[in-house]
Amino acid sequence: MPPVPEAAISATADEIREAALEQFARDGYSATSMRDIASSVGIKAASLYNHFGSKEAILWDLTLTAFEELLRGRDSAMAKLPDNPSPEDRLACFVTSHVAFHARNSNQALLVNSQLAALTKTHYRKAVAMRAQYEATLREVIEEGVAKGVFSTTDARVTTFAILQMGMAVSGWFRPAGPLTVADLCNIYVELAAKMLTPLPLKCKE
Amino acid sequence: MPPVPEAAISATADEIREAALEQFARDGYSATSMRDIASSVGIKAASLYNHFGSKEAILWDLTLTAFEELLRGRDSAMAKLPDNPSPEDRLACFVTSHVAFHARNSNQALLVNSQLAALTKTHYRKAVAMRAQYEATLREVIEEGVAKGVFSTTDARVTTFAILQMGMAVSGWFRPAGPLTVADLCNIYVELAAKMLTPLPLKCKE
DNA sequence: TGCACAAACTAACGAGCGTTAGTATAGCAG
DNA sequence: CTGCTATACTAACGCTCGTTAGTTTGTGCA
Repeated sequence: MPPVPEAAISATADEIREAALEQFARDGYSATSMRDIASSVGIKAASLYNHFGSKEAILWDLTLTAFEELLRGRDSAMAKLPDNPSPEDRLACFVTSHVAFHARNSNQALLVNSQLAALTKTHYRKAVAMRAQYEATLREVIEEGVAKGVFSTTDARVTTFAILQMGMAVSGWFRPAGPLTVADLCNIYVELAAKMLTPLPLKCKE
Repeated sequence: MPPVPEAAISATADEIREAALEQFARDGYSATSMRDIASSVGIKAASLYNHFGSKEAILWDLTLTAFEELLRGRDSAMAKLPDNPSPEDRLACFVTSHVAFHARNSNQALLVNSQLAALTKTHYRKAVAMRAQYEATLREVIEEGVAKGVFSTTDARVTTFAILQMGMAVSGWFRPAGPLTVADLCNIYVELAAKMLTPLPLKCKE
């Protein structure tokens, strides 16, 4: 009996990851069987266990990678900001990285946003903690802007959710072959987010 | 053998609907078994077939009802507007009914927004058509406002998605026992949507 | 009182599930 | 050439799934 690998690294393991990610994102974890995944890779279900210890281990591997890439994208984008960036710049930076991730990695985004409930309790808690840490970044940006008087909002928490969620939804409908580039898309969402936080009064004329 | 009912109307059928709606929304259609639903109601799985022809028939019954209530909510809200309402009023009216539905009927909202893929092809197409009709309402409001010059947007389609989606997300986190009433929540989202569509320039001072 | 019918039950079906055991095979290190 | 390791296979396990058949039970009407 081969030992159960903790984190499989091989060409086959990567094919399994790719096939499982697509099917978990499209059909859901519990509607996808080990036999489905195996046949996408061209092997039998039992052979999956040479690479992953269980079905949930595949989901957790994919979930962890997705969160790492999401957080890394945020970090590398925010690191490029100048010293003492304005809240407006920090907001634009976060929203751009947020929307770009959800546009470019739609399967990872769908996984992270709708399949966490299938994880074991331990893994689920870790995933929720990573998500909370990610969401807190935007909330801090918004609260800093409010404190400095450049943003205005009736409810910072709700506005945070609203901006996060409108970006997440991109993973559900955006297609690279469509009329918009990822850069176009990011600019649209940056503008929408900025307007949501603009201080009143909004109109100058009349 | 009892006849297979097309649309079951009885106290037990309603208990089945309630239990199935909750579990489909929370755990997903394919992670919920007929035995799970039956035991919530206090009967055996086989007895469910006295009320519904199949598992998918339960899902379709719930989906249809949810869409009907969503569309009815929109219609009755829009009907209360005065003659020749302004685009701002129509926007506020739609967003209020949208957010109120997703706050008050979170299970129905979750069902409609994430379990359509489990329907048969025929039912799925009907559901998507109802959703498209619903979404078109907001898009028309936005486009009318843009045409009249009271709204401004870089991309009406994306802005429509953004407003719809930030409201849908309410079903995932809002709890009536929390700090906000449904009316508070609606007002916050109406303000956010209005700001998203406000014509530039946004700032008066400086 | 007896009949009818709705709605519950038990039992079981064939299929598919995640998973394990045991085996075959190919490539590489000694 | 030999043996080890990685990775595939076949076969099967115990279990759960949606669903059906046939039976029992209780209620309300003739």
